[in-house]
Amino acid sequence: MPELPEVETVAKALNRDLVGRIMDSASAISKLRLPFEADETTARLRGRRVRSVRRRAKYLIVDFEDADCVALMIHLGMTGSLRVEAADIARHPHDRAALLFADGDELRFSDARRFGFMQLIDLPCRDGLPAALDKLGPEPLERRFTGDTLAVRAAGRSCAVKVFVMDQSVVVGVGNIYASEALHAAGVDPRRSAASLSAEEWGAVVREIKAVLRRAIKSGGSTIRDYRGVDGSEGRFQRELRIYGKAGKPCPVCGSDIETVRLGGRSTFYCRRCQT
DNA sequence: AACACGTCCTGAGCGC
DNA sequence: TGCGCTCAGGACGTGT
Repeated sequence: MPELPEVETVAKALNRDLVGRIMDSASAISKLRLPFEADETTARLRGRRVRSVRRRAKYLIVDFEDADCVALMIHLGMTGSLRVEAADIARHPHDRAALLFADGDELRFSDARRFGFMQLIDLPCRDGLPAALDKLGPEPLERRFTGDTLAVRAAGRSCAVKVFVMDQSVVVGVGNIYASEALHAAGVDPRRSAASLSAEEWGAVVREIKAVLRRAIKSGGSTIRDYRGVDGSEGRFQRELRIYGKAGKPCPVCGSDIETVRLGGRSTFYCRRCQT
Protein backbone atom coordinates (compact mmCIF):
# COMPACT_ATOMS: atom_id res chain seq x y z
CA MET A 1 0.00 0.00 0.00
CA PRO A 2 1.80 3.06 -1.20
CA GLU A 3 2.41 5.71 1.42
CA LEU A 4 4.71 8.73 1.19
CA PRO A 5 8.00 6.82 0.74
CA GLU A 6 6.59 4.61 -2.00
CA VAL A 7 4.99 7.53 -3.88
CA GLU A 8 8.21 9.54 -3.46
CA THR A 9 10.19 6.64 -4.93
CA VAL A 10 7.85 6.46 -7.91
CA ALA A 11 8.01 10.23 -8.41
CA LYS A 12 11.81 10.16 -8.46
CA ALA A 13 11.84 7.30 -10.95
CA LEU A 14 9.34 9.02 -13.22
CA ASN A 15 11.44 12.18 -13.15
CA ARG A 16 14.27 10.09 -14.58
CA ASP A 17 12.17 8.10 -17.04
CA LEU A 18 9.44 10.44 -18.21
CA VAL A 19 10.72 14.01 -18.31
CA GLY A 20 11.29 15.18 -21.88
CA ARG A 21 9.08 12.58 -23.49
CA ILE A 22 6.41 13.85 -25.82
CA MET A 23 2.84 12.78 -25.20
CA ASP A 24 0.99 11.11 -28.04
CA SER A 25 -2.26 9.66 -26.76
CA ALA A 26 -4.02 8.27 -23.72
CA SER A 27 -6.09 5.14 -23.55
CA ALA A 28 -8.40 3.78 -20.89
CA ILE A 29 -8.06 0.04 -20.73
CA SER A 30 -10.81 -0.24 -18.14
CA LYS A 31 -13.11 2.60 -17.19
CA LEU A 32 -14.52 0.97 -14.10
CA ARG A 33 -13.81 3.18 -11.11
CA LEU A 34 -11.08 5.00 -13.00
CA PRO A 35 -12.30 8.53 -13.74
CA PHE A 36 -9.96 8.85 -16.66
CA GLU A 37 -11.09 10.75 -19.73
CA ALA A 38 -8.78 9.29 -22.33
CA ASP A 39 -10.09 11.29 -25.29
CA GLU A 40 -9.95 14.60 -23.47
CA THR A 41 -6.51 13.74 -22.11
CA THR A 42 -5.27 13.01 -25.60
CA ALA A 43 -6.83 16.18 -26.98
CA ARG A 44 -5.31 18.44 -24.35
CA LEU A 45 -1.89 16.82 -23.99
CA ARG A 46 -0.93 15.45 -27.43
CA GLY A 47 2.40 16.89 -28.53
CA ARG A 48 3.21 18.27 -25.07
CA ARG A 49 6.49 17.39 -23.44
CA VAL A 50 6.63 16.10 -19.85
CA ARG A 51 8.17 18.86 -17.75
CA SER A 52 8.29 17.26 -14.31
CA VAL A 53 6.65 14.80 -11.97
CA ARG A 54 5.79 16.07 -8.52
CA ARG A 55 4.54 14.42 -5.36
CA ARG A 56 2.08 16.08 -3.00
CA ALA A 57 0.92 13.85 -0.16
CA LYS A 58 0.27 10.46 -1.78
CA TYR A 59 -0.60 12.05 -5.12
CA LEU A 60 1.60 12.21 -8.20
CA ILE A 61 1.24 15.18 -10.51
CA VAL A 62 2.67 15.04 -14.03
CA ASP A 63 3.25 18.51 -15.46
CA PHE A 64 3.66 19.23 -19.16
CA GLU A 65 5.42 22.07 -20.96
CA ASP A 66 3.16 24.72 -22.48
CA ALA A 67 0.23 23.28 -20.60
CA ASP A 68 0.18 25.58 -17.63
CA CYS A 69 -3.37 24.99 -16.54
CA VAL A 70 -3.69 21.27 -16.93
CA ALA A 71 -1.81 18.31 -15.51
CA LEU A 72 -2.26 14.64 -14.84
CA MET A 73 -2.93 13.55 -11.27
CA ILE A 74 -2.38 9.96 -10.20
CA HIS A 75 -3.18 8.20 -6.93
CA LEU A 76 -1.94 4.64 -6.55
CA GLY A 77 -4.62 3.67 -4.06
CA MET A 78 -3.68 0.38 -2.45
CA THR A 79 -2.38 -1.70 -5.31
CA GLY A 80 -1.57 0.79 -8.04
CA SER A 81 1.75 0.75 -9.87
CA LEU A 82 3.24 2.50 -12.87
CA ARG A 83 5.57 1.07 -15.47
CA VAL A 84 7.27 2.55 -18.51
CA GLU A 85 7.75 0.07 -21.31
CA ALA A 86 7.57 -0.32 -25.06
CA ALA A 87 4.01 -0.26 -26.35
CA ASP A 88 4.50 -3.56 -28.17
CA ILE A 89 5.19 -5.42 -24.92
CA ALA A 90 2.08 -7.28 -23.80
CA ARG A 91 0.03 -5.48 -21.18
CA HIS A 92 -0.61 -6.91 -17.72
CA PRO A 93 -4.06 -8.19 -16.80
CA HIS A 94 -4.58 -5.39 -14.27
CA ASP A 95 -3.48 -2.53 -16.50
CA ARG A 96 -6.20 0.14 -16.37
CA ALA A 97 -4.85 3.01 -18.42
CA ALA A 98 -1.86 3.92 -20.54
CA LEU A 99 -0.18 7.02 -21.92
CA LEU A 100 1.56 6.50 -25.23
CA PHE A 101 4.59 8.68 -25.96
CA ALA A 102 5.90 9.73 -29.36
CA ASP A 103 8.96 7.49 -28.93
CA GLY A 104 6.79 4.36 -28.76
CA ASP A 105 6.98 3.76 -25.01
CA GLU A 106 3.95 3.70 -22.74
CA LEU A 107 3.36 4.71 -19.14
CA ARG A 108 1.09 1.95 -17.87
CA PHE A 109 -1.10 2.23 -14.81
CA SER A 110 -1.85 -1.12 -13.23
CA ASP A 111 -4.21 -1.50 -10.26
CA ALA A 112 -5.67 -4.83 -9.19
CA ARG A 113 -8.07 -3.49 -6.56
CA ARG A 114 -9.03 -0.34 -8.44
CA PHE A 115 -8.69 2.01 -5.49
CA GLY A 116 -6.35 4.21 -7.46
CA PHE A 117 -7.08 6.69 -10.21
CA MET A 118 -5.51 8.75 -12.93
CA GLN A 119 -7.20 11.92 -14.03
CA LEU A 120 -6.75 15.13 -15.91
CA ILE A 121 -6.87 18.10 -13.57
CA ASP A 122 -7.07 21.85 -13.96
CA LEU A 123 -4.46 23.85 -12.12
CA PRO A 124 -5.01 27.40 -10.89
CA CYS A 125 -1.60 28.35 -12.30
CA ARG A 126 1.67 26.88 -13.45
CA ASP A 127 3.09 24.75 -10.61
CA GLY A 128 -0.18 25.15 -8.75
CA LEU A 129 -2.09 22.32 -7.18
CA PRO A 130 -5.63 21.25 -8.01
CA ALA A 131 -8.41 22.52 -5.77
CA ALA A 132 -9.12 18.92 -4.78
CA LEU A 133 -5.91 18.97 -2.73
CA ASP A 134 -6.69 22.18 -0.83
CA LYS A 135 -7.62 20.42 2.38
CA LEU A 136 -4.38 18.49 2.73
CA GLY A 137 -2.19 19.08 5.76
CA PRO A 138 1.55 19.81 5.77
CA GLU A 139 4.23 17.60 4.27
CA PRO A 140 5.81 15.67 7.17
CA LEU A 141 9.38 16.21 5.98
CA GLU A 142 9.06 19.96 5.83
CA ARG A 143 10.82 21.88 8.56
CA ARG A 144 7.66 23.67 9.63
CA PHE A 145 6.02 20.37 10.55
CA THR A 146 6.84 20.17 14.25
CA GLY A 147 5.57 18.60 17.44
CA ASP A 148 4.25 21.97 18.52
CA THR A 149 2.04 22.31 15.45
CA LEU A 150 0.60 18.85 16.04
CA ALA A 151 0.08 19.47 19.74
CA VAL A 152 -2.01 22.54 18.89
CA ARG A 153 -4.05 20.64 16.31
CA ALA A 154 -4.62 17.77 18.73
CA ALA A 155 -6.14 19.87 21.50
CA GLY A 156 -9.63 18.63 22.25
CA ARG A 157 -9.34 15.70 19.85
CA SER A 158 -10.61 12.48 21.38
CA CYS A 159 -9.74 10.19 18.48
CA ALA A 160 -6.90 7.72 18.81
CA VAL A 161 -3.47 9.21 18.19
CA LYS A 162 -2.87 6.74 15.37
CA VAL A 163 -6.10 7.73 13.62
CA PHE A 164 -5.09 11.37 14.12
CA VAL A 165 -1.67 11.08 12.46
CA MET A 166 -3.23 9.18 9.55
CA ASP A 167 -5.72 12.04 8.98
CA GLN A 168 -4.47 13.63 5.74
CA SER A 169 -5.73 17.05 6.84
CA VAL A 170 -3.43 16.85 9.89
CA VAL A 171 -0.30 15.63 8.11
CA VAL A 172 -0.04 13.95 4.72
CA GLY A 173 1.58 10.77 3.57
CA VAL A 174 1.46 8.78 6.80
CA GLY A 175 -0.51 5.59 6.23
CA ASN A 176 -1.11 2.48 8.23
CA ILE A 177 2.40 1.03 8.06
CA TYR A 178 4.43 4.09 8.99
CA ALA A 179 1.93 5.26 11.61
CA SER A 180 2.41 2.02 13.54
CA GLU A 181 6.18 2.16 13.08
CA ALA A 182 6.54 5.79 14.18
CA LEU A 183 4.36 5.38 17.29
CA HIS A 184 6.34 2.32 18.34
CA ALA A 185 9.61 4.18 17.90
CA ALA A 186 8.20 7.11 19.87
CA GLY A 187 6.97 4.85 22.68
CA VAL A 188 3.39 6.11 22.43
CA ASP A 189 0.39 3.79 22.74
CA PRO A 190 -1.60 4.16 19.49
CA ARG A 191 -4.91 3.81 21.39
CA ARG A 192 -4.44 6.96 23.45
CA SER A 193 -6.53 9.98 22.56
CA ALA A 194 -4.71 12.60 20.52
CA ALA A 195 -5.45 15.22 23.15
CA SER A 196 -3.74 13.20 25.88
CA LEU A 197 -0.20 13.49 24.49
CA SER A 198 2.21 15.93 26.11
CA ALA A 199 4.25 18.40 24.08
CA GLU A 200 7.28 16.18 24.62
CA GLU A 201 5.41 13.15 23.32
CA TRP A 202 4.29 15.06 20.23
CA GLY A 203 7.90 16.02 19.70
CA ALA A 204 8.90 12.36 19.79
CA VAL A 205 6.06 11.32 17.48
CA VAL A 206 6.98 13.94 14.89
CA ARG A 207 10.67 13.11 15.15
CA GLU A 208 9.96 9.42 14.57
CA ILE A 209 7.53 10.08 11.70
CA LYS A 210 10.25 12.04 9.94
CA ALA A 211 12.89 9.42 10.75
CA VAL A 212 10.94 6.41 9.54
CA LEU A 213 9.81 8.16 6.36
CA ARG A 214 13.37 9.25 5.54
CA ARG A 215 14.75 5.77 6.13
CA ALA A 216 11.97 4.19 4.05
CA ILE A 217 12.64 6.59 1.16
CA LYS A 218 16.31 5.61 1.24
CA SER A 219 15.24 1.96 0.98
CA GLY A 220 12.87 2.57 -1.91
CA GLY A 221 9.75 2.05 0.21
CA SER A 222 8.17 -1.11 1.58
CA THR A 223 6.73 -3.91 -0.51
CA ILE A 224 4.25 -5.78 1.68
CA ARG A 225 2.51 -7.39 -1.23
CA ASP A 226 1.70 -5.32 -4.28
CA TYR A 227 3.90 -2.25 -4.28
CA ARG A 228 6.45 -2.09 -7.10
CA GLY A 229 8.78 0.61 -8.31
CA VAL A 230 8.57 1.91 -11.87
CA ASP A 231 11.15 -0.68 -12.94
CA GLY A 232 9.14 -3.47 -11.31
CA SER A 233 11.50 -3.78 -8.35
CA GLU A 234 10.37 -4.29 -4.78
CA GLY A 235 11.11 -1.87 -1.99
CA ARG A 236 13.58 -2.91 0.68
CA PHE A 237 12.18 -1.27 3.79
CA GLN A 238 9.78 -4.13 4.61
CA ARG A 239 12.85 -5.92 5.96
CA GLU A 240 13.35 -3.12 8.46
CA LEU A 241 9.78 -2.92 9.72
CA ARG A 242 9.82 -3.44 13.46
CA ILE A 243 6.15 -3.71 14.37
CA TYR A 244 3.82 -3.56 11.35
CA GLY A 245 2.50 -7.02 10.46
CA LYS A 246 4.36 -8.66 13.37
CA ALA A 247 1.45 -9.72 15.58
CA GLY A 248 2.52 -12.43 18.04
CA LYS A 249 6.20 -11.93 17.33
CA PRO A 250 8.60 -10.50 19.91
CA CYS A 251 9.00 -6.75 20.13
CA PRO A 252 12.52 -5.95 18.84
CA VAL A 253 13.05 -3.66 21.84
CA CYS A 254 11.74 -5.64 24.84
CA GLY A 255 10.78 -9.08 23.54
CA SER A 256 7.12 -8.87 24.59
CA ASP A 257 4.54 -10.25 22.18
CA ILE A 258 3.45 -7.65 19.65
CA GLU A 259 -0.29 -7.08 19.91
CA THR A 260 -2.87 -6.00 17.39
CA VAL A 261 -5.98 -3.87 17.68
CA ARG A 262 -8.30 -2.22 15.16
CA LEU A 263 -8.28 1.56 15.21
CA GLY A 264 -10.27 3.55 12.70
CA GLY A 265 -11.00 0.32 10.88
CA ARG A 266 -7.30 -0.39 10.35
CA SER A 267 -5.04 -3.07 11.78
CA THR A 268 -2.74 -1.53 14.33
CA PHE A 269 0.37 -3.17 15.78
CA TYR A 270 1.92 -2.14 19.07
CA CYS A 271 3.92 -3.29 22.06
CA ARG A 272 2.08 -3.01 25.36
CA ARG A 273 5.32 -2.67 27.31
CA CYS A 274 7.21 -0.18 25.11
CA GLN A 275 4.27 2.01 24.19
CA THR A 276 2.57 3.84 27.05
C1' DA B 1 -16.97 20.17 14.00
C1' DA B 2 -15.73 15.77 15.14
C1' DC B 3 -16.20 11.15 14.73
C1' DA B 4 -17.86 6.44 13.64
C1' DC B 5 -18.92 3.73 10.12
C1' DG B 6 -20.08 2.16 5.36
C1' DT B 7 -18.53 1.92 0.55
C1' DC B 8 -15.64 0.86 -3.20
C1' DC B 9 -12.65 -3.51 -5.12
C1' DT B 10 -10.41 -8.11 -5.85
C1' DG B 11 -6.45 -11.22 -4.77
C1' DA B 12 -4.45 -13.87 -1.07
C1' DG B 13 -4.96 -17.00 2.40
C1' DC B 14 -7.45 -20.12 4.94
C1' DG B 15 -10.69 -23.92 6.55
C1' DC B 16 -13.21 -27.63 5.12
C1' DT C 1 -8.79 -29.92 -5.89
C1' DG C 2 -11.76 -26.45 -5.30
C1' DC C 3 -15.13 -23.78 -3.14
C1' DG C 4 -16.63 -20.10 -0.17
C1' DC C 5 -15.48 -17.12 3.32
C1' DT C 6 -12.72 -13.37 5.50
C1' DC C 7 -9.33 -9.94 5.37
C1' DA C 8 -6.54 -6.09 3.59
C1' DG C 9 -7.06 -0.56 3.38
C1' DG C 10 -6.94 5.18 1.12
C1' DA C 11 -10.20 8.33 0.28
C1' DC C 12 -14.64 9.79 0.45
C1' DG C 13 -19.57 10.02 1.70
C1' DT C 14 -23.15 9.77 5.16
C1' DG C 15 -25.37 9.88 9.58
C1' DT C 16 -25.21 11.32 14.36
